[in-house]
Amino acid sequence: MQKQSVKEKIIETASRLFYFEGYNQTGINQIIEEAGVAKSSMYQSFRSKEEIAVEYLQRRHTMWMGHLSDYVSVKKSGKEKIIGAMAYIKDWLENVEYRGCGFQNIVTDLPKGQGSIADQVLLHKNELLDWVREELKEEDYNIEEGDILAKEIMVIVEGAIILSQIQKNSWPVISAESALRKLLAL
Amino acid sequence: MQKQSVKEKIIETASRLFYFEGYNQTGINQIIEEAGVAKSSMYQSFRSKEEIAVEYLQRRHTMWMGHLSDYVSVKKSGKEKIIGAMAYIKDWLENVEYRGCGFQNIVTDLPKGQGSIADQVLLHKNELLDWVREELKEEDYNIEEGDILAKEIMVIVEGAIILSQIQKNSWPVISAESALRKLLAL
Amino acid sequence: MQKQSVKEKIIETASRLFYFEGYNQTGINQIIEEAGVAKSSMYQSFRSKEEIAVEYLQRRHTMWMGHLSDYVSVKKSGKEKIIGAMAYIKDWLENVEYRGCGFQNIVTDLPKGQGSIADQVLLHKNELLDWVREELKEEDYNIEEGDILAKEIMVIVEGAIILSQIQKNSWPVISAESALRKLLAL
Amino acid sequence: MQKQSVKEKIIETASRLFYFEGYNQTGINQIIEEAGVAKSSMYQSFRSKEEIAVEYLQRRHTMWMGHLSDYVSVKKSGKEKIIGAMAYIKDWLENVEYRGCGFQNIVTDLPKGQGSIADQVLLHKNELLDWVREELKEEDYNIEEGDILAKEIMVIVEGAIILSQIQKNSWPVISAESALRKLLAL
DNA sequence: AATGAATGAGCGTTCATTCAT
DNA sequence: GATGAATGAACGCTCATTCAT
Repeated sequence: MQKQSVKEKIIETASRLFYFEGYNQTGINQIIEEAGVAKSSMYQSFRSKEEIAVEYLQRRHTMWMGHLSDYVSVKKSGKEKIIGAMAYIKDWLENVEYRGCGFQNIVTDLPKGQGSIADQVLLHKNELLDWVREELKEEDYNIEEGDILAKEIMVIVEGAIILSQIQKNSWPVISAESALRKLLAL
Repeated sequence: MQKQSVKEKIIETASRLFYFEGYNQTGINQIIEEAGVAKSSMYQSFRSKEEIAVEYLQRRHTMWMGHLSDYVSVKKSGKEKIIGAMAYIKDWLENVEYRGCGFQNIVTDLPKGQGSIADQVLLHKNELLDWVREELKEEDYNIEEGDILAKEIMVIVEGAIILSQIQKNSWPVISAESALRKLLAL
Repeated sequence: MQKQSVKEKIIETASRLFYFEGYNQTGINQIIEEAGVAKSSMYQSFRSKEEIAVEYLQRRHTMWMGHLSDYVSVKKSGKEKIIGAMAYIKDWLENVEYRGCGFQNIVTDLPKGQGSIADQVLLHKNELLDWVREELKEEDYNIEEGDILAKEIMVIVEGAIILSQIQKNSWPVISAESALRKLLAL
Repeated sequence: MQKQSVKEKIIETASRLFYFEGYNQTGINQIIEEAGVAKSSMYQSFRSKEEIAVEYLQRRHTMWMGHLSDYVSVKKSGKEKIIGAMAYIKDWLENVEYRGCGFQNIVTDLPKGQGSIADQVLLHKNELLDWVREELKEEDYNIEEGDILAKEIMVIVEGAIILSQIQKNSWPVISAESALRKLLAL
């Protein structure tokens, strides 16, 4: 393995800590210590903790969407891919001990003036909504119907994740899938 | 107006701050300052910040369930009450500028070892689930069907709230309602 | 000696350091260490470093004006008191190894947004100007003449102090006195 | 316009910042950023921040003395040139919003061990004193009288600048001029 | 002549909590 | 039941400087 740059070490460490410990629970000192980097080196790569968080979310977005896409790539139809997304979410949440959605988690208790983080969260959710919309385009819905349905699906997906986190259990994902089947007439 | 006890002053101030500013964003000092109470007096009524949060959530639960119940009391059927709940949520979220759910918000970025807060959140969501279940009992579902449906509804409700918060817009509640109408065959 | 309060310990230590080392050269850590006080204890007495500086200047003003007043109390006339002030300044500056005027020194390189310090400096200089004016009232000047003369004297006093500091020598105070004698026709 | 050398860019940027923001308020990072120069390039031209300050003061001295000389060049006699210097100072201070004397300002709150800066300040003031002495040589004073008078004038000049800075007003320069007229019997 | 990457030490401030009375 | 005084630890961030290339 190549020697990692400071930036890489920071973002990897911070990503793990932000996700698993929480943004507010993770201090700069902890990040640099675990990354094995001097504080000033860190501030040469990132202007603020907020900026680290933004990059963390950007990477998480790319990674998460990629994994989702891969996971459902074997599915044939749009509807099946959407249902398949629930299986992906179930697998994922069980693997991370129901730590929930990194985007939801960071946005709910944000220090004042860190709007760029909220922006990043919104971006992610909108791109996920777009993904759902795209999958539905393959099906027999007109544009308006597809849009309405996509939003309903997004609500269910988000609810499944946050409720699993609270319940520390996968049943909300199961329920989400059964609800989706009804909406998609599967 | 009666002279408020220290405890009362603390819990009211903390409740407002925890909800609108966030649990991690609210310091003990801010609470006692805005409540006009000495720090040691506060620690006589509450052993820790965590304990304040627990009481905040207990009260919020009682209040919120009460308001919901009142709001839908004019509705005749269980199904209509559930649909009415979405109107309640929409009103509420618009009034608080999409600050979201106090229970979701506190649980997503919790300091380690504050499990009693997570417990309280779970309690609230389970009682809400029970409420949905109760309303469905009035309808023509068998027990198993009702239980499955109630969980699906809960997922949708939770998703509507968190997604409205992220979007800073009510459309997820609208989408939730339309999804619910499909599930409830309304 | 009585046990000193935290506030007293802080203000005494800070006063010494601010004056002899400089405001920017003195860190909070140095203050608390030399005062033997916990950092948080300090921040219970003072909201900021700026606030400590303001109190330092207030006390310095009172002390300095008092010492001046005492020093020249043996002098009979206003003119003689003004001349006597120069002797006072000379003594003082030699005792502090030409560290100069605490008010001048702090105002020349002030962090942005610490206007209350600049205000305090202005206050001090205005009160010193008033003192000069009062002394001149005893003499045969009309109000306008007295006012003009008082300002001229202030300029000379300030110049004597800053130039002594730069020169690390008392000659500017001597020169100031000789200039004053000319202006006062002594 | 010629492409500026790193050294030139640094010294120009630093000069502006040191004077208008203050020496302690100006960080190395701010200098290199505003100068558009790499940090290591800067440290190739200057061994330390102190060294930049010394060069800043040297240039400021040359420039300031030159401007003064130009300003009063129309005056016929030494006495008139000295009086004219006050007009120069008044113009200058009003143009820089009473930022005061770069030499005074830097010397009053100097990090320990930066003696070369204090030396430079002393040099400047001594050369200014020499200038006054030279102007007085044209007049009917014997050497001793001229020396005494020159020092008195210096005190007044310095006092006018520092007091204008504190007052954020030109009256001390006006007062200085009227005092000078008395001393010079004008 | 110029650079990008890295550093240790320190900045001023706030955290939730405890103690003596 | 209530308080004022005090605390150790951590916060996010900036300082002037150096090193390898």
